[in-house]
Amino acid sequence: MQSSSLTARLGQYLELNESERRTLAQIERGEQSLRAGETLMAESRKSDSLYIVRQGWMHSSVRSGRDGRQILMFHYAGDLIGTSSIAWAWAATTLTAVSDCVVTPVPKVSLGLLFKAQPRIAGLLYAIAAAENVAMSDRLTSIGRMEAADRLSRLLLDILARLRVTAGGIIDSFDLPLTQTDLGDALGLTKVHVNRTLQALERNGSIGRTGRRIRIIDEVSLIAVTGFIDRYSVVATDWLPAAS
Amino acid sequence: MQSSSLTARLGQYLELNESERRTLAQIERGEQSLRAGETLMAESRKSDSLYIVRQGWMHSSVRSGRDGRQILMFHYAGDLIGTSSIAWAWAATTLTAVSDCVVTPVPKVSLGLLFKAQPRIAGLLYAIAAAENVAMSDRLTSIGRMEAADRLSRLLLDILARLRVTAGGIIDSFDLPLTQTDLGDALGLTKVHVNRTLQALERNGSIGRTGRRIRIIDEVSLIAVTGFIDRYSVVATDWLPAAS
DNA sequence: CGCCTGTTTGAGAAGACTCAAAACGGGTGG
DNA sequence: CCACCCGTTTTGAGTCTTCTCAAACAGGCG
Repeated sequence: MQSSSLTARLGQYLELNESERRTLAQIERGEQSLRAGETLMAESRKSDSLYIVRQGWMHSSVRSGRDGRQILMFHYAGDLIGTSSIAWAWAATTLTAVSDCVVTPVPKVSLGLLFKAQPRIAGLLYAIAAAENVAMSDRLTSIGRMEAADRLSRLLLDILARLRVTAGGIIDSFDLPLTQTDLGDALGLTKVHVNRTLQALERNGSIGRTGRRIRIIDEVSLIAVTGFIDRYSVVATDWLPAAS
Repeated sequence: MQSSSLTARLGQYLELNESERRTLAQIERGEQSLRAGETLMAESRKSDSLYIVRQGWMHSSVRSGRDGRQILMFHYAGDLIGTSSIAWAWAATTLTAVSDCVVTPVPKVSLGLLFKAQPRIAGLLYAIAAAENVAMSDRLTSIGRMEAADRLSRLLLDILARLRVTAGGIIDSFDLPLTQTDLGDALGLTKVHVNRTLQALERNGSIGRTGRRIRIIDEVSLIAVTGFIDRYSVVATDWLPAAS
């Protein structure tokens, strides 16, 4: 992680030229460490920075009512996060570290300069934002239209797909640093029901559990049943303007 | 609607200069009419255009399973839609006209050129996309964490807020061109339950119904109860680069 | 006038929730 | 090394919201 992790991420989709790399390197300077559970940005607090995740695993959430919480999205190394605060002077979501993390702050103004200096990257960021948007629609659809077992399977498949991008290989199991309460908050379920649903998935042989380690046993059928689509591995870049 | 409706929309947030207006005018040429119910773009079909809504009311949706459908978002005059197809060569959502509509196609490549020529507008589009994303998180939160009556009230408040932007004044009632099935598909409920919930809201004096016309009677308390926040009226523009 | 779509009503079933308590596990201090 | 503690997972029992299935009703249109 010596070099820019945003560069690495964008480089997956596009061959970056020297000028683009230089601009990105300028932006991604300085870093900040977070322990698991710490919050980086709080809903409705003033905010003039975004962040790039360099290491670790985070999530964004909002609270609902006095007690409730909805987890909106999980973020991994290379993600540009806090974008919910772009459109306003305050943050619309809370950013929390799931595991220990390292992030780089990016002042909104720097983003503005990036848009001016590197239109091709601006377009790519726009495309990635669109892809994340679609990933969130997927979540919306599963919460709105699927029962608990399918919602949960889909989320596990989503996490697996996203970890594979970073892991760089085909893995079929991973450590899940989330509590069942977290899972419930992401899926619109209570922790009790998450627990029973996990057991059901285990009983019917879809997944295996050992401690916090999850193994996806029957990935093919889970994908078929839940209609999961990986939104991260490919992003279209053909429409982007030429690099400057 | 002689002039560009995207220009009008963006102009709400930003004072556009001559060069920006000219670029936008170039993009927004040609138009296409749709009758209520017609689909403009179909999920998983190839797509190389976005669209600007000039008149009417549309929605984007995805199907889930054999029968189900989730409505993700409603779109009104001035919105740039079909952005779910930016990140891939095919569309991720279906666009359907709710009422009779007029739209202008915008080839993705034109968007690329726009990003290059007018970085300030590119930034603004990015900010608007972020705002829409947050609006969708709001929906996600209500479906995941609220009961039927609150979900429905929140959606009605959302529609009201959005129509006010176009109506330009304070209105408290509107014609709802959606069937109860549509409402259910947007809220993750069945049409039967939508019906009973509407009646409940009417009975307790929150809303009034006459035909397809909805009147929001007790807006203040509905906002308080549901925690609704208007995400459309303000968008931060201070971080944008200078216009070119 | 009949037809089709959308709304309304009824009754029973199912999924998910609440409340409450017990079991587990990893970490800390005695 | 053991006892204790706290957060998390698991189990149980009863309740509530929402769904399903089915049929009746209403309204606009050819």
